[in-house]
Amino acid sequence: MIFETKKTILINQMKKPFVIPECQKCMSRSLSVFSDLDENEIQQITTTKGCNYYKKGQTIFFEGNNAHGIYCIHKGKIKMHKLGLDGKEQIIRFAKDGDVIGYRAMLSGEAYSLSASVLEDTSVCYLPKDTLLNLIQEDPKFALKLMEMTCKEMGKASKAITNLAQKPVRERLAEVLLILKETFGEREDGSIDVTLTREEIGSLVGTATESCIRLLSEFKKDGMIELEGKKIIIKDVQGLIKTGNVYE
Amino acid sequence: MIFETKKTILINQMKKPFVIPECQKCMSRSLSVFSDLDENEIQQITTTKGCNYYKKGQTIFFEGNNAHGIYCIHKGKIKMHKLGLDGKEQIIRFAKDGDVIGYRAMLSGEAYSLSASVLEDTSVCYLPKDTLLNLIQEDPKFALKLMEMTCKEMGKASKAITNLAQKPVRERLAEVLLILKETFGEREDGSIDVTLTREEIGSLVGTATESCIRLLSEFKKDGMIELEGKKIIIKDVQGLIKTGNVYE
DNA sequence: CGCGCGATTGATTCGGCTCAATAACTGTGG
DNA sequence: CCACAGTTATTGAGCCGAATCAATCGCGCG
Repeated sequence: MIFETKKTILINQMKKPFVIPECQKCMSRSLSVFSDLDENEIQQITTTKGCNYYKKGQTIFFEGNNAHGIYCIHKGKIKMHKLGLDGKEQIIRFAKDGDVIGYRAMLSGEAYSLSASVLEDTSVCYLPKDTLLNLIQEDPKFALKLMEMTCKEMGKASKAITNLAQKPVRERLAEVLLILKETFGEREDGSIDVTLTREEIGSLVGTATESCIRLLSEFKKDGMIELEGKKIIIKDVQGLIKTGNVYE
Repeated sequence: MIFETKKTILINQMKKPFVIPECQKCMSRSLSVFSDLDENEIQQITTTKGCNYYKKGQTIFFEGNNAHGIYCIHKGKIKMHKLGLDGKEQIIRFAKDGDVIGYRAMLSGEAYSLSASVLEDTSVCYLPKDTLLNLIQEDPKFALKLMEMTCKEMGKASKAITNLAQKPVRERLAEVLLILKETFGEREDGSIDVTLTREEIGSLVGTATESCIRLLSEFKKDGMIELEGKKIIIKDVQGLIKTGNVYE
């Protein structure tokens, strides 16, 4: 009864109906590392998981805290970021529908190395450590899938390190725009389907906000992109590939 | 008999006695992800593994090739690196006694994202894919340990990205020196127990060779390090921590 | 409608890269 | 064991990409 009350308050706060997603029917799951689980395992998750709804700007977990489970994004967009010196934010990567976050800390036994903040209202399921460990122990296929995911991330990280160390800002920005499009897709009007401040784009690229702004205008002048407020429309993929020196 | 012959040739080429290391007695194993395997599992490895001896400068595997197994360093030092544009080398990390390399590609199903080259003569065991997958499937503890290792690497990668994006070269170099000491330890004379060219140090730091050289002389002038050819002796850890802005 | 943050643009500075010239060192073959 | 060739290290000069600082503008929101 008390729980029921809390739930209602929660819903009122959000001014939105919030229905706890069911794993069985969850479309996001089919995209995720959980896609191959059997009925039984899904049931295990369903009965132990928690759910939450975060509004834009809220943080799901903070760098430095201890992990006791993992999060599966039901619907939404998240930035994974880290504090550099002077408290400057460094964005490392993003997560969206079907992605799992927080597993690195859980599996390494370390504290979170990144914070996870919500870019737009997002619903997230929470899976406690025990359930996850159990799945890994019982289902080697799942374990392998988890490893596959982690190892792919590692590959991207090596690439990012090389780019940061060797590519000039202009090239990195061009590549970041392509990656954003690849990651989030496009809206109907052709704009990249994510809303970021110039500061956030700068952080992603690893450059000052002003430099980022200047280069974006240049790209616009060169006809490679269009800008409408925070909307970015990519007009010339080939041009960006070229200025970004992207070969793969 | 044929095998015996090959082995002899191998030994002659190397002008050194090369005894295939036995996992059972391998000291490196106790440091490695294989430390908790049981007798039976060790036997499985022993009967399926191959071994090899690489001389300084040789490459164990190349970025872009397909992986069919993993490598366990018996004794030696290895740099994991990647080609940036213009063929410029980017060193991502190192591996030494007891470390396992090549698992990322194998577990992700992707090609090697890095090359592995030998910094000093190194003996390496090779474990075929099937054996590894078998271990993972049969021994969840091992799977977890493998994940733990991978996830710790991920944490380091995020840190590296943040440093590259935000710290100036001077700070990064100071930190790299501390990391080298941490990773390889010191020789009797107090020098860091690894031999790198200035170019390699520059690559690690993400800077031009000349900048690296200049800063090293500055550090020397400031009494934080001593230089003797390729030997680097750290005299003032606190000083390096400070100039490197290292807090952990 | 006004406040305040985010975006933009300009001016200036400077860290770090490139290019160039030596010097020191390493390994190799005679 | 020595001389030579090819690296690797060092140092200097000059340039340029990108950061910082400063000022203004625009807009989303209360």
